[in-house]
Amino acid sequence: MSGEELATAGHPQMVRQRLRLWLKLLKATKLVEATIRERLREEYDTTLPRFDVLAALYRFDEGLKMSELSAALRVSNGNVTGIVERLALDGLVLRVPVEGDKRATLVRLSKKGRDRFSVLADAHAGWVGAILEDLPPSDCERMIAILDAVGHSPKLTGKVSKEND
Amino acid sequence: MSGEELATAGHPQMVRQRLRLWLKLLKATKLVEATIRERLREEYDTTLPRFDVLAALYRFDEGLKMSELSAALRVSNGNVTGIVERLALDGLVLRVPVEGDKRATLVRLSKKGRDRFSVLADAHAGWVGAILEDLPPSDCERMIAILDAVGHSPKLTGKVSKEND
DNA sequence: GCATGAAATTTCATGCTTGAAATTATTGGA
DNA sequence: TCCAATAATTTCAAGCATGAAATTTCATGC
Repeated sequence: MSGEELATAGHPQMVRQRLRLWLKLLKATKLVEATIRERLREEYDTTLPRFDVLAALYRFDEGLKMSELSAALRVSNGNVTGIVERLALDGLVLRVPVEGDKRATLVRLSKKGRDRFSVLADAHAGWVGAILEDLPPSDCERMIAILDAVGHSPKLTGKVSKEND
Repeated sequence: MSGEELATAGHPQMVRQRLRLWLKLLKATKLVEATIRERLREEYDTTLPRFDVLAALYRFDEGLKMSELSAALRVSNGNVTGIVERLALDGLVLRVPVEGDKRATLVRLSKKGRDRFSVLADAHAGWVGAILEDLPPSDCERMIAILDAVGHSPKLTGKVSKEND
């Protein structure tokens, strides 16, 4: 397996084009992300990681275990610990013990958290809709299809990629 | 200007599609980025921010001032201070005083830094080429064009976006 | 000359992120 | 039973990232 990426070195202009695409992809994504982070901060005094946690929990009324949450967000366990800690201080999430397993904790949205998230989610959707306003639906669709293919590439960090998106 | 993003709320399915695209874009980008970070760490014991700084400096033999560097990378001044500090400890960059302005510092690659970066850049290009291996050149080209349009959207954080990419 | 405002940079507090180590609890054999 | 492996989580140190405040230097008008 080692050195396998050099196999494509025989097509230098293709590699160059893909590199160009990657750099543009990264740049565009970071630009949009920075915009969203800034608005979350300025208009709602919150952050993207907190929003992500709320979004994940919003889909599960019963709540999620810490490990399920970190798996859903694809971040480390330790990371989620801190974010949930801060959300709990704000009263947006609740940590309830799991019946019959003293190790685990279930995290779920409080009423306040649910209300808060629905406001944030609306704003977020509006921002994204506006940022991508000039993108023709056909381009949008095309890009979604291409990205699906990229996401399912087997070259990414061993196996990966369930069918959920 | 306020509430302008709600103007598109009249096309809910378009907003939904754009939101879908954004989530996929973010997911795919993060996946590729995570792969690159992991390999930089495991195979070269370095990080993406360090790589980015080296890459920026590589294009300027004369070096860049700290402020030029942070502008080029679109990150804060304070951020660059720390990264350059660590690169200097590794002997990869040099900080030289600017003739006639005791406030400013010029940062440039050392010989070691230049050699190091050319190795890293090759590996990086190989990884990206391999990850996007299955992407047909036509899709690649199409996507580059679409992303250019997105990047030039006026809705992104006030003005923005020089012609460089 | 000299004060005052602007410019270049660093420092700082806060938060996010990781991977590794530590902690506590559960489980399944010997 | 009990003990070793596993599982769920937290803690920790390091680094990255930000925006705000502080520092030093420069430039300009008076």
